[in-house]
Amino acid sequence: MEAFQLLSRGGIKFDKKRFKNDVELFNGKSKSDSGKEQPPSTNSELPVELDFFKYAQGGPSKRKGTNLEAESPAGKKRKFTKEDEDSEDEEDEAEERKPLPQRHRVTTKGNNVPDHADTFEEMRERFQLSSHLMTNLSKYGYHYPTGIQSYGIPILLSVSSFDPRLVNTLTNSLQSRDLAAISPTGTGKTLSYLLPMMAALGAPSGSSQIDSGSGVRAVVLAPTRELAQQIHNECLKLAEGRKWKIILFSKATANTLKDKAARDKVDIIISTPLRLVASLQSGSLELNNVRHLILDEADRMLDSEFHNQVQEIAAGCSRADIQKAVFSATLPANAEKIAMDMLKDPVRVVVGLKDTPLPLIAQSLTYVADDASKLPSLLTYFALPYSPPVLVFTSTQPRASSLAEELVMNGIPNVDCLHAGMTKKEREDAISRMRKGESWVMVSTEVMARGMDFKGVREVINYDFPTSVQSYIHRIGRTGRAGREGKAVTFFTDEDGPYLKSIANVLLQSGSPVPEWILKLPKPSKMKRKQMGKVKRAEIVNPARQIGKNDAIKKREMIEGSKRRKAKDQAKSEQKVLSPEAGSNS
DNA sequence: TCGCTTT
Repeated sequence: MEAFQLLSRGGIKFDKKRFKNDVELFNGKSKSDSGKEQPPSTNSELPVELDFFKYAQGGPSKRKGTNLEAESPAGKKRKFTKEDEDSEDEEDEAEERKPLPQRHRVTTKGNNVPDHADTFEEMRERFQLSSHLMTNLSKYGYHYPTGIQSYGIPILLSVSSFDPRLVNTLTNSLQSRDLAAISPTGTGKTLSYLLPMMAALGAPSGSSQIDSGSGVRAVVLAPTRELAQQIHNECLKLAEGRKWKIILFSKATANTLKDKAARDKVDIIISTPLRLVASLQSGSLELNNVRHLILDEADRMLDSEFHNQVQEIAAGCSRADIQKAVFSATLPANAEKIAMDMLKDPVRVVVGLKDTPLPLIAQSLTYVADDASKLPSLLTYFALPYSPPVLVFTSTQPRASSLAEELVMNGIPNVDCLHAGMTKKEREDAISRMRKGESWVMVSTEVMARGMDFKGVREVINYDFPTSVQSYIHRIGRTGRAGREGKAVTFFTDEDGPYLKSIANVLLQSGSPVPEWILKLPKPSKMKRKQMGKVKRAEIVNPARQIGKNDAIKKREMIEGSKRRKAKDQAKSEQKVLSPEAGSNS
């Protein structure tokens, strides 16, 4: 009952309120953008995310009470061009007009980097964007480009002319620029590749205005079904009003393309890699007409499990003038090397500091001793006021299922679960409830960590400690999107010692406080980490409550119970994790 | 590291 009262503040009303907040933030930012001097209070409250609007030439014209005056576009451009060229080590006059101490700098690297564009209108003029695309942009609220959009879209719509070998004489066109784009979570990367892709394709296949060749013309790859579906939805928005054929690739849609004539009408395929590889190998899909290949969540797509599949797809794209682009919020050095080797004469764009989350996500670390203490801690958390929907991450599928069950049994309302062990339909239903705001607590695995954009998510809880800095950044990046504020809580136990310091450094870098003692922790030796990795976590079961469970749960509990005991024994045999003798090699 | 994702 109490929980219900707490939660009744959330739900449907919530979205409206949030949206209003967003509009206010948006206006606030626009004012500060065009004004020369800002009251400090306004500045400090401005989410850095909105700082992207520095690229906009004016304020939002439709919104009342907004200051429309702006600096001359030329003046702005000069300053930022200068910053582009000398990005790594200098701050000059551009710094002076920065309203925030920590702003998102954009750094670019590459040959003949195309100029960025401050507005969508400027992009329209430079690249003849169709009025159809412009209409859909404004219809869906894309009024001002974010940093990655300002830079990425012009790059993807530009041609490489410095190297004559890249000129494709057959198609009488120049090679479009390849791009590696790194921009924080929730900063509009999807539009950064979809818009230029559709602009470059020009019109749906078969249209008399263009030479569409025969076969699919663009492919977007994403690591999960859910993300592919979300990208598909975005793409449909941009396509609205014309007869684009945009396919979210699945077994079912693949079957509808058995006939080559049907395939020839396809403009864009959005898919997970393995699904596409399956069709390639069965000969029911050709990629020889693909002109644009996009890897979203590129570092994930290039890690060991996906790499071969992606390479096979890339190899199947046989057009010499294919444009490739990779996007991610994180790109560790090894993944970047692989990415750069795939790309031809690439431009590299980095927005903000690489591998640093948005400062508008308030992050904290919560010590919870051991695994058994986690559930009580989480229940305590939910006994206090919170802002649904909350996203809770666990390390394994069984833990996600069992934690969700425990929360339900403990009376937490509207708990949902999502992991890749569930059926396609179960997953789709869970996403649908989440989108409708019916889920207040969503327990999930790493499958939800990347790319998913639930605008209402204000709180993320890492119930199980993330096993990499990248995982941490992506998980907490489910909140704090598009300029909203967010909160991220990370539970850690003694077992998590080996990774604690690296995550703590991420908090520190992005402006969240960290207890001094954590920062003083020595960096554990490799051997120690190896040992820690062997500790298996059991399913989450509350031994105090045994009544009212169905047989399936009981059965699984018996199985998992023995696993749990084993894990416990093993854990006992481990040395104390945080002991200083672990040795420092930092 | 591992488990996570992909049919």
